[in-house]
Amino acid sequence: MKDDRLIFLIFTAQNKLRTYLNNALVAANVRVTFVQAGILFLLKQSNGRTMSDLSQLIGVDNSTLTGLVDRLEKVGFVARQASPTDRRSLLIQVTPEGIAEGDKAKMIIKRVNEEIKTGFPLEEMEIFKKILRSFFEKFNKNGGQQK
Amino acid sequence: MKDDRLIFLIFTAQNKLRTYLNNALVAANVRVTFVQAGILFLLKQSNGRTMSDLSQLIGVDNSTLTGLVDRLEKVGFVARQASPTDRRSLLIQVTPEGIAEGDKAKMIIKRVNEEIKTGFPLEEMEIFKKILRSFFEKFNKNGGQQK
DNA sequence: AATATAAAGTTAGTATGCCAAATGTTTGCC
DNA sequence: GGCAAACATTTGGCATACTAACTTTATATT
Repeated sequence: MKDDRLIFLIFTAQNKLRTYLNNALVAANVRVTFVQAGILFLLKQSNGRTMSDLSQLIGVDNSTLTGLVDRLEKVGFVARQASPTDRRSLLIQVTPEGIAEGDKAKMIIKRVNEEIKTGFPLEEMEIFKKILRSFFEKFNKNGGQQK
Repeated sequence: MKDDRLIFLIFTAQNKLRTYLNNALVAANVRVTFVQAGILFLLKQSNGRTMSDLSQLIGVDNSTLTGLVDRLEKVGFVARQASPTDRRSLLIQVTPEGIAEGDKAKMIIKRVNEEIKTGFPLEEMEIFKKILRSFFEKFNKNGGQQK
């Protein structure tokens, strides 16, 4: 238990998880990745969100979201629509196919989510989540030092 | 505490950490990223490892390592050397500059590693690590289902 | 020895991600 | 009203990552 390479552990664990999950999605004939599925969920919940809303909600840079939406749009799961109230904004609409694909993805994602928890008591998972959540305050932008 | 989106939490927490860390490295004028630094550490510890050894040790695919070593080689921190015993293999040599840069990186990485732990008792961090380590068995290749 | 199989690396293709810079639009301020 | 600042989105450049396919070399099998 002496190994102190926490960052390395987090990185490699996440790599394993991501690969496993995306392979599971492919194996289930789901045509979206985990991150793309997140966008579909958000739009199912409330259609017509802006690019900025979406990027904040899934926690990626705006420029990253551009590519994600590009790929979803190319396969017909979402569409960009001009906002009637703000000509800078785009409202992203999910299509029926997009909702269906998101539902398919959700089943796999739920299963993997459960797999993470198996073998650990609730209290331990709460600690796990608490520590991860602390990253949002600790590591919010800015490379360390002061503000 | 009802939020069950564990995967999402892991992904976004890791994103924050990675961005923060790499920004911290840039701010300290370190010319390698966190992942690249890992390679330099391994070579300082034991110079002349093969590509395959390195990719296993840092936990990435061989093809990913090719690019990592390309970039390190381009700036002169490592060099590829033909293996005298196996003509398929390359022995990666770290240069003095590479070792120096790795040392610079290590300071920053250590600091961020400590930042992760601040605010949590040892037992909680052990639980955190234990759960992350479980990913290596649970999510080792293969998209779910059986073997 | 001849062939089949396995292993080491690379390449090409795709998907996240970030940052910095650019464009167009909206808002705030005087 | 006019101009500066802020905002929304995209583009381009870079760094990880993976899979699949390919080349070269080594090992195993018959």
